[in-house]
Amino acid sequence: MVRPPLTPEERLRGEHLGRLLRQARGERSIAEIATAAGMSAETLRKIETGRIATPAFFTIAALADVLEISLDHLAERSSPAIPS
Amino acid sequence: MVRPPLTPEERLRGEHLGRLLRQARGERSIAEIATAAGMSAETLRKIETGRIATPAFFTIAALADVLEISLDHLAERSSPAIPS
DNA sequence: AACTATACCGGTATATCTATTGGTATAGAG
DNA sequence: CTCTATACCAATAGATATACCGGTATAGTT
Repeated sequence: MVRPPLTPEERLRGEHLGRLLRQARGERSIAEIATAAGMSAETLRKIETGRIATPAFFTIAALADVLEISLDHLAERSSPAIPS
Repeated sequence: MVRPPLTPEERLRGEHLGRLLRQARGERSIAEIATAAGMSAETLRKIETGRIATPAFFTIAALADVLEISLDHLAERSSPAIPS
């Protein structure tokens, strides 16, 4: 095996992470936050909707910085497969 | 443009992150930590040597958990292009 | 010397990320 | 109604992540 496809649990985890980020964004627009974090609006939208299930560490770090939330907090609350 | 190649700064940032992780591993073997974090030893070795410059968020989160270090701490100390 | 453990490296292969484009839909402003 | 802003989605494409393999090197052991 070379690189196994993402498991359903990993996809759920990604969806959960996305929900937390969207919650933190609040009323601000996707474009505003994406620009501030140095990524395209489409990429942020995909992360928030869970369509990018395992985003890069520095991508999430940049978002957490803009949104003023803790990475440790994000990781703790995303890890369990229990979505909501 | 579709996905620009990693910049030299991004590669330096990856090398720096790798150094921090290796430092945190201390005397423990790559195989031991990789197994505990649920990844292959080859992947951990590449992350530590900076050959994987933008690893996945959950990959680093699993490592930080095993190594008992803070993700926010890691991100803060990796972000500037100034390596050491 | 032979054996073991650890780590490094290059090559290969598949899955995923990230960006762009173009289209669709909705809601509010004029 | 038209225009604008925002968000959603599918398709495309290049670059990277992750895993496995075989080989190499070094140090410590027996």
